[in-house]
Amino acid sequence: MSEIQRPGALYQQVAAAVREAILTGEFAPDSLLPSEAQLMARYSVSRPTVRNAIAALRAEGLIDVRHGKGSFVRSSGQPHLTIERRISRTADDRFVMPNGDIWQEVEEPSTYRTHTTKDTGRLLQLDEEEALFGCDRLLIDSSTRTRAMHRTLIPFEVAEAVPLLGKEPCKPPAAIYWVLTQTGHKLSWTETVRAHMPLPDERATLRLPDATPILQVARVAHGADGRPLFLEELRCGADCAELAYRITADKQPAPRARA
Amino acid sequence: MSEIQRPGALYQQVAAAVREAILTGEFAPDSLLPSEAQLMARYSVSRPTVRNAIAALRAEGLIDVRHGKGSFVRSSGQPHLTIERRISRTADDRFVMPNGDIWQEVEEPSTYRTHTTKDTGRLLQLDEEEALFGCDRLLIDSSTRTRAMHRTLIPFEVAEAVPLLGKEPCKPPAAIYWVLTQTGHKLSWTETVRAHMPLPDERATLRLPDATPILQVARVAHGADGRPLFLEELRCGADCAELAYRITADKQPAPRARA
DNA sequence: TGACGTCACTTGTCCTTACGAGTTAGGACT
DNA sequence: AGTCCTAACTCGTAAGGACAAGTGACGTCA
Repeated sequence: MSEIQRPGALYQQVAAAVREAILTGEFAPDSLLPSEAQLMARYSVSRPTVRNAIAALRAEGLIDVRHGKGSFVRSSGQPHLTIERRISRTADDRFVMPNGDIWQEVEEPSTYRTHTTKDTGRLLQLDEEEALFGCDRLLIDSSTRTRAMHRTLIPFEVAEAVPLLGKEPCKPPAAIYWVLTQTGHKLSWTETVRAHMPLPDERATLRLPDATPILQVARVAHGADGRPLFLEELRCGADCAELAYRITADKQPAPRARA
Repeated sequence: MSEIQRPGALYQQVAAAVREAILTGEFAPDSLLPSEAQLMARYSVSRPTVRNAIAALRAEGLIDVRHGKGSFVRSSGQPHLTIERRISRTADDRFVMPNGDIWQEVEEPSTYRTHTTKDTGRLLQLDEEEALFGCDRLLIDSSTRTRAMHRTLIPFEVAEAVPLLGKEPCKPPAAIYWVLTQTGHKLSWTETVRAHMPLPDERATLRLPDATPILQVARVAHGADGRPLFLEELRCGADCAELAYRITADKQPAPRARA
């Protein structure tokens, strides 16, 4: 570590120096970084500059800062929880996922009525402002304490067409799958995976650290005719969970020539 | 908008006010937010406080700030690009993904030798420090200009066992699949999806805006005996890409009672 | 008319100062 | 010895000032 001066801003130089020290292992994971005062002295800069550099490293998810204690190198271990998404097999999953099934509800599910947004409308192939039943659950994985938000959205139209559903459409997803298959639907589904930064309320309920994206998977169940029947959405912190898809080959077509 | 005072810090109050204005649509997407000076006057706070509030909104991905111009509400549209991951069918994908196949290389692939890390070792079921061939490509989707980083990792052991591979193991993935199936392997694979914040170099090569996570999918191809043969990894910005898995039901087992 | 330069606006960087608030260890008092 | 309190560290918040650097519009000059 020395007074490198290549890149642009001062705080970026400080950030770059500390970042490199972290990535090369000079500062081990979980270890305590120099305090702001020490960094000020080390690089002969003011406190705002140091704090600016530290803010950059926080935004990159490299460090965690604890009030009154100091900055710590984040132990960027792999996610503790692998959520297995079952393919080519339907709903004997107990709750949300097949995953040996560790999810537990930590609160009463909250049910409500809402409308399609641009987002959910696209997935459900509906126009905007179509009426939906909604049901939100807060889940927790009992072994890793990982939290997840689960949401079910059912169009009014579908709920009305399926008597067992209409009265109480906010059953657990497995029950919805069951009702639908019992009423003669042959289901297939599509899963769409996305990631985004959490809003403050999502950060709070999922207990996410700084600079932690949300991994979001939306499962849309389709009937035999291809029409979407309902939407099931799971959101959890990308720091502690990953999704796994197991895919079996059936046929082996010849590839096109070059590639 | 008024001088609300509920939550904790001043800058958080300002951030909360602006955030709410954005989420309720008071500030439309792509519209220009009040300047720092205007916010200072509006809430009677100093410039550092305003900048702190703005920094919070940037970290949430709600706004984009352009030097000399101002802050703009980010148009949080859905991703432009849906990357379809094919299931239960093997490698006639032209390049990386089946997706109609728009990826083009924008640079020469760079090949190198490396070793397993804790991460890749876990996926390839190898110890740490096992020798690997590596090949990195920078891809671009010709219609949406979406960029993606692609990496192939092949254990020395595998490359040596497959003559066609040994000489030049850094072929395009489709070619690797082809070679492996030609030499009698019956492949299946596992895809693991994760998200994380980019490091500065990743941000630069993918041209990512602020507060944009990277969506990362690792595909591990297994032989008939279940042993991992090689690893293919794709990383792209979560702002403009999503992953889609299409899943067809085959049997409909009865669910367990309650759920 | 066209090109250029200036100016007023924006955000970016950097400094100084001050105090509040969480944490921890050690010393003083009981 | 045990308890409590203080002091010294940590980071968090807030204010002030100053100048640099992008941007765009307007006005001047050729």
